[in-house]
Amino acid sequence: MTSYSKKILDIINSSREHLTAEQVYFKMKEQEPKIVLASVYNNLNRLHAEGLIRKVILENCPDRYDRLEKHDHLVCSRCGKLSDIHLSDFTAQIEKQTGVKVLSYDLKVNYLCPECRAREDNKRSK
Amino acid sequence: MTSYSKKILDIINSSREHLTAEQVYFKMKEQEPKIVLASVYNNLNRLHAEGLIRKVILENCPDRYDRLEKHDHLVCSRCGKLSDIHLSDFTAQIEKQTGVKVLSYDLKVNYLCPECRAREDNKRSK
DNA sequence: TTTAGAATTAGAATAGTTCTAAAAAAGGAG
DNA sequence: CTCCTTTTTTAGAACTATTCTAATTCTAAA
Repeated sequence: MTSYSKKILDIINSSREHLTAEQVYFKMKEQEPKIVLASVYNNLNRLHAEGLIRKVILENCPDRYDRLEKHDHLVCSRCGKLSDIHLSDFTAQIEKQTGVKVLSYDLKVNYLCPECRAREDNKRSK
Repeated sequence: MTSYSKKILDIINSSREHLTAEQVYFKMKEQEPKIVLASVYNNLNRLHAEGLIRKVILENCPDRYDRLEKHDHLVCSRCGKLSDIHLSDFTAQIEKQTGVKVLSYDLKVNYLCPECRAREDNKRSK
């Protein structure tokens, strides 16, 4: 693994922020001022193809790159904010219910984040 | 609802094929030869915003538009083919495990479709 | 009818991402 | 080390799905 790959992987793994390629690029620039956005994409794609990072695809926004560690995502339906959740037994559940061998799954749960919920409640009570 | 909207909704609802905007466009052209792709997008977006259809976002392919009727998706990790599955109790499960009020969820299960699985098995046995 | 709002059109524009070809760097064999 | 091959990086062009813009047409209510 090249130094860029290694560093990019470290950035992804040590962040809990669901970074975009551009955000990774800016973080890389701090360590490697000469790096170019295309190299970030190259490396993110390679890492993703090797199964070392995840790619989180959302509506109307750039893709996010995420550590592999098992977790799922809550997406606020109002502001779009992403947060992590941990669910148990889902793979087993899906396999049991469908009969297929699950390689992996991608679950996004739409909800209202506490801030947006408060705003909604506030609006409603007026 | 305008006639375009109505017709596009019918196309989505009567198809089990997870159509792209372009595919919807071609189907619409059969009935409405003058329609333009932008109008298809306008209407798909409107229908989606009104919550009358779903949008299925996948990696490296145009968005698919799908009927609302409750179901989830299997995605073949090899050929990308999409199929429907029906799961029970997932919303309840997620709510129980996370404590949030689930508005909806989007689940894509990666697996090998029968054809691709056969091809893999074949390869391995050689 | 007239008018206002909505829908449609054509085509330009956008944004995120990928591609291309050349240059640089890394790795291995001798 | 030196040569050779492969991989990675770079710069910038290109791509593509989608959105935007502004002008036009349609619709339906008053």
